[in-house]
Amino acid sequence: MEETNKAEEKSLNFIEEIIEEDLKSGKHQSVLTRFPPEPNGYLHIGHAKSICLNFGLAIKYGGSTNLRFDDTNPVTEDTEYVDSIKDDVRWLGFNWKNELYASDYFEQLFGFAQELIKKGLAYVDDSSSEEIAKEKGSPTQPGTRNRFADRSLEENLQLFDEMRAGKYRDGEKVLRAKIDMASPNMHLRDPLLYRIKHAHHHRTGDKWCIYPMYDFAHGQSDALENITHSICTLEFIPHRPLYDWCIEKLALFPSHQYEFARLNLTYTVMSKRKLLQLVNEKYVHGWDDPRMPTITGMRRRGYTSDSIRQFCERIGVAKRDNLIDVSLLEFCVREHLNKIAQRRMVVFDPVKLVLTNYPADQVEMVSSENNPEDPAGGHREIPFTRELYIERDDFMENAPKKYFRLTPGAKVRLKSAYIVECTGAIKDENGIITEIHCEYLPQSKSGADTSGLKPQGTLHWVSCKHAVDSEVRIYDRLFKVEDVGNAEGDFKDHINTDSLHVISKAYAEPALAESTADASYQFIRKGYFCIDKESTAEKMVFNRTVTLKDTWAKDKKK
RNA sequence: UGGCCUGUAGUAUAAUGGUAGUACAACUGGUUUUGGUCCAGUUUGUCGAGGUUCGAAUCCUUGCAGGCCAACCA
Repeated sequence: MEETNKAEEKSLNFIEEIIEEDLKSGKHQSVLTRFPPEPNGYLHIGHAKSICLNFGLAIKYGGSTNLRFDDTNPVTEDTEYVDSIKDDVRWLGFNWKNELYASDYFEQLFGFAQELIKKGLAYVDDSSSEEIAKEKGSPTQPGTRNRFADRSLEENLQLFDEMRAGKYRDGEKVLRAKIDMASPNMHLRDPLLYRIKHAHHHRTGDKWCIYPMYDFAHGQSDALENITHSICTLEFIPHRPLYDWCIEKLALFPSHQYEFARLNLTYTVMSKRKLLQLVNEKYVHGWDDPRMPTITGMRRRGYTSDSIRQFCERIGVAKRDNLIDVSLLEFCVREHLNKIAQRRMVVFDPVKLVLTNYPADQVEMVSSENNPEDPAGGHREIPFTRELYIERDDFMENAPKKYFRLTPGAKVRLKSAYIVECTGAIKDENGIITEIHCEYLPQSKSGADTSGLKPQGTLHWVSCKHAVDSEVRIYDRLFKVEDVGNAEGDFKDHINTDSLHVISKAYAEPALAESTADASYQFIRKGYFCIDKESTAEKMVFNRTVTLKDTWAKDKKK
């Protein structure tokens, strides 16, 4: 009865407050947002925050969201990125209303520029970029306007036409807005509107050799689409006066820009430039390397879109710089995977366990639940035999006080099978343990246990005869320092060179042979895993998504 | 040394002049056939200084700290 109240208790972020006011005041009847990536790289978890914000707002207020590619710089952009971006947004679970491109508006943008020229608000400048930079002044020093600013409207119009017609080389001329060379806001000191680039564009081909700058494309694109709330990151705050200036001078739909703080995550980088460097310089094996904070990398690593959306929900939206602890992300993925992951047993670092009182040729099928969190998840059968593999570190000859795994004289439960008691271990000439000997307690079988014993430890195991060889890839953080962005020196100095461990021969229980590409697994006591795209029928390959929370490991460190 | 933005537990984020709350992290304990999950609990906070007010995280003054801005990038 009270459920509606409960749902409404969650407080609004500052953008939701603005939207609710706008809706209430009648400024807008509905909400139209946009997600405006530049197709020059792959999307990362920081973009996911923006995607969840833009699409989430539209969903919450019954509006919609356009996907608009900000493709005004043909030199760095490519359809490869367009495709990956669309794929990532869809995978995250969002549907856009229209798929649009800033390049769709090139003709209109050109017209807008002519309009400004006619109003005496723009001029063609022949200066070099060095001269322009010099005349711009500095934040504390006003700039000076050069002699080209006084050209006649006719001359400006003609030169601008000639720029478009290809009469000039790259860099020979630019179109500039005429605003205020003394403004304390550097972006208002006659900003560049158009530059010449004789470059092939991934959509418009060779039709254009002049391209609008971000500031002359973004706001107008928003306005042409009737975007009500144009949401971007903090570094665009100083651009807002220019955004508003263009809309005002051209008398367009009054889209408004709002800025929020971008996501920063511990132990990783979030800049496309740096990520591109990691890829190009082979620190990782591509954009979808599971160590990358890219959407595609996280997806390959086994993160679910649910968990990423949940993460974006929990980090909140505000205007202060932030550095989110990656453990929150890990918490979100564990939370989801715990509910959906099928439990399996896999031994990574095997040592043989022999049950000396168990018949040599006997194969007994034991039943184990697929997911204790999901009663409907069913059970599977696992072969149990005299010779098993267990983890080497689940046995210690001289165990400390609180160690409750195997040690001579101790009893442990073999998961879903029997309680066993350790009777000794065999070593080779180097003192390495080659075999652990135990006796099993026949009356202690799982589900039919009449032993009355309650050993503290439970171990995972795999029958030697039935073990399936597989490869397991263990990932660690990509960087050694929490705040990579603010760490001293080059960011590459802080790369963790030990972020990938390949276990080429792990032993998996037979049920894993039927793994499917999109399934999530929990290898009991090991962590959450998924099938890698390089996995084959002959050699299965698993990625570790995230470890289980391990309070024992933490205790040991102390 | 110009302009703009931001300061609430370790990290984020609420409280919109009226009991500083929530999540993650950390730490205790309980349950457990995963040292997982689950449950119960503990620790930790309003950048500083003045002022307004019965009452300030919130308003005012001032100081301090951090971030952003001078690409023919977005």
